[in-house]
Amino acid sequence: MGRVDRVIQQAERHCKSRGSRLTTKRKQVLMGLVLSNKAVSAYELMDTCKRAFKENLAAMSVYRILDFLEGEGLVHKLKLANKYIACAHITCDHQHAAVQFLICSQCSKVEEVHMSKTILVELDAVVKKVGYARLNNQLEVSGICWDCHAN
Amino acid sequence: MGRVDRVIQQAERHCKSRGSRLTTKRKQVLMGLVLSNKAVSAYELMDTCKRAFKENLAAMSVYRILDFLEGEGLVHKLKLANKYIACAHITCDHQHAAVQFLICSQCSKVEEVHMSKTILVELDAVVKKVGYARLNNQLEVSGICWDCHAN
DNA sequence: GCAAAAAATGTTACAATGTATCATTTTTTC
DNA sequence: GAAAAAATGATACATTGTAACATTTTTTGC
Repeated sequence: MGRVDRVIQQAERHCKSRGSRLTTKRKQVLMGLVLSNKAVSAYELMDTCKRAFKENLAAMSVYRILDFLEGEGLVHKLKLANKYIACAHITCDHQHAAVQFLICSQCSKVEEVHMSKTILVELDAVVKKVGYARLNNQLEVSGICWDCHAN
Repeated sequence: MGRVDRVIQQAERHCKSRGSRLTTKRKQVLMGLVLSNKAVSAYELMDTCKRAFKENLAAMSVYRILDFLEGEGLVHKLKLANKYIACAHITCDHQHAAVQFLICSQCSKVEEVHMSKTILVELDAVVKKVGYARLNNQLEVSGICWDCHAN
């Protein structure tokens, strides 16, 4: 079974266990994201679905479906790039309460990394000191990947 | 001398010493930002300049001027929020090679903080480990400020 | 001082991202 | 199988940002 199929299968299990529905179109959007293998915009995703599944989704629908998938924890929205990416940990049951992303500002390739507790604890201490609270435990770091850096 | 005037005076010195020109309109845009006292969008800034200085700047001009001011280090672009903010350290001569922002995702209030070297060194180590390099040394952290949190 | 060059700004048109609103279809529930 | 709920369609529009070319203003070299 290929990578994409495994993701979809696991996503289906995930939704079932949460009492939500992974409809055909939601499945297609998720597959489109997995196939892309990098962060893509909602409109790029629209095109992918059109090409790959002959599915003409309106922008509105794509955004709604992305919201749903994000709510399920299957997709992450990268606000630094205004793009979306499939969660890298759908197939490993392992729940992650915190996510950190490195985003290549040139090619939109994304690494979903795990930072040490130390960093995050220190970070949250700074945040708290100035009277803020970090939301949704998502940290986005902009950078440039090795491939783009070489060119 | 008020806060705004001191910022403008220092910005003028800064540009002079770098051989660049802080024209009237650039000054107005910077003043608009300082007056706002939070992150604002380019279009909000357009309106501010219209109200405060009867200056009808086109969006294009505002973006160009913001680019200029960012190049001078007088303004920061917050990509997490698609907004702009005046550098908090214009009046203190102190150059800062690295900046970190806490952005309230609700009210766009921004704190420009200084994180410990430890955090940043560890962060860059993680970044390097997965083959990325951090750009422009700007870290943006999304959160919620105390005022918004209380409501 | 003045023409040529450079810098700044104006103008128009448009691209990209995202949402509000109401209509319709599909699915579930009782 | 009808009523309720969930999902999707469709239209129109708001927001953020840029490309391309024209005009104005400022500087530079003589």
